[in-house]
Amino acid sequence: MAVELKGLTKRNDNYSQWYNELVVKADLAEQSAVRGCMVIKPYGYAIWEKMQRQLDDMFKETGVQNAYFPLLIPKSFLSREAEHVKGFAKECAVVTHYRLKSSDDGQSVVVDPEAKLEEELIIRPTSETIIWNTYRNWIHSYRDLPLLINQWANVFRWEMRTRLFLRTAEFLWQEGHTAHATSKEAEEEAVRMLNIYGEFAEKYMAVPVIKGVKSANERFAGALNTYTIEGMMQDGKALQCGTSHFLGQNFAKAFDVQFIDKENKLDYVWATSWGVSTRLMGALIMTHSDDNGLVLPPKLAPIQVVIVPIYKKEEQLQQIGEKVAGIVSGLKALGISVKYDDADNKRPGFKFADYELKGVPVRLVMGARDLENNTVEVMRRDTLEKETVSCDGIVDYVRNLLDDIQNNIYQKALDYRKQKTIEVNSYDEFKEKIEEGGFLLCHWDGTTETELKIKEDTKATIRCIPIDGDETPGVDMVTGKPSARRVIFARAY
RNA sequence: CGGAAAGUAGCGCAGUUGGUAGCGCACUACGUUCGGGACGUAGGGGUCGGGCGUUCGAAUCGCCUCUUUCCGACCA
Repeated sequence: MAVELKGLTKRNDNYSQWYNELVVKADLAEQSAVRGCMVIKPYGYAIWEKMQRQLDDMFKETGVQNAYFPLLIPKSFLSREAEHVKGFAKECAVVTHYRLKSSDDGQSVVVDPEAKLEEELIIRPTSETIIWNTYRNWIHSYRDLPLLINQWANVFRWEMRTRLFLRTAEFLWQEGHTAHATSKEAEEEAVRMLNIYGEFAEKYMAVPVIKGVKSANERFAGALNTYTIEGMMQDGKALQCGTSHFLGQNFAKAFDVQFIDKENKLDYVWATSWGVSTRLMGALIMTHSDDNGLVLPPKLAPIQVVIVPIYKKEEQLQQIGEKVAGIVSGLKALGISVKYDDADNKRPGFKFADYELKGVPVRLVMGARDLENNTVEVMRRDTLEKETVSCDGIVDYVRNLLDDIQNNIYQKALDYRKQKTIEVNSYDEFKEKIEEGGFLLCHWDGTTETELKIKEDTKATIRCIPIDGDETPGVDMVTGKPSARRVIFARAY
């Protein structure tokens, strides 16, 4: 399968080159004038909106509420939590002045040196600090807990290396920040959100993911425990699709957030944070796309069905339009988004290719011979198979087809992952197999030292310690020391 | 911040004994087409990243500079 990717490369066999080109052509996004940032175009944003809406509904079912916190964070906030500052300090954009003025020659504007801020502000790379600074005022008693807040926002990290969707300097995400009375409750919350992410990825994005725990080395800055969902892209590389962190009392202590418990004793609250970003769109693209462009899961496709008329004369178009109107209203009644593309400045062949590039799951074509026979040609994007179907019952047919496509692309991705997931027992075998991509299930002695050595030698990292994995003990493939269970190694984006 | 490459039309590129800038796509107009990315004709669009130098003459040669991309370290 990974070999097939070579067929996808239009200009050379660098996957990301192909991927960037495709993304641009499919009208999802482009690079902006600002280094490392992206412009998300309307079609791409429509996908993100569908993801947002679905996730938001899932969050709210667990009692989470949305709120919004400031973009700018006083520099001093970041240094309150030692590990956190270490993780983010190197990639913060800093606001130092609050005013510009005309230059002396009047030709441009310059920073007004008079307008220097007393304390610099940083553009949020994540909002733990400013949110926990606020929570201090919101939480006094166990009755105020749990506090379950989510924010949809942009964040900014001055990344050394950026890649469209996967690692842009600015990205959109949601970040949940919860506060709890007990450690156990907080840990459960982190797992609950992990499960929501897993369900979203598999049921809506049709991206199979492995739920697990990060090793200490890969843990979020300031967390005691980081949970992750890991997906496998078509080139065999791993992509972290979402994370959920158990933060312990670290942030509560850093921002002095205490509460009175039922026994009237003062204690620090327990915290979680969790997030997914526009990187999910990268995962969506890289999991399903093929040579012809995007393949979108019906549940997230902005246009689920496109109808293309084929005609020679105006009156023919009119006849087709009348016939199609019934199908359109039938599909819309089922909540299916339909586009009837009767634009006459593009030929049918162009439209076919264009909607395939955009990943529209189902295409209906109606022409003169269909009018005569009361039929319509149906094409499914995932397999590119065409079929001529009677117009009677076409609405139900399409509805079932959409479900079928949703299941099929998930199954296809799952089969691929199974095929590329192997158990490896020796380090020599590991070095050989890692070149082929995929997930390698290996025994590991649990030390950061061993993990770093493997990373140094092979560029592979521990993606996660799977929650539902094989619990059979063994010995570490590098050091020969005892290992409690197999973990997943892979090269990652 | 190390190592490599590239900056020429909106995009992708060509352009060597140095001679005054071109191709494909896209765009505009008209016409013919329309069951898998149509074609014809006519058009519009570039101070060749910037600066300095060599020369009668520089996209082309030299020096400086800026920017971007790719490979490392960092990362959702």
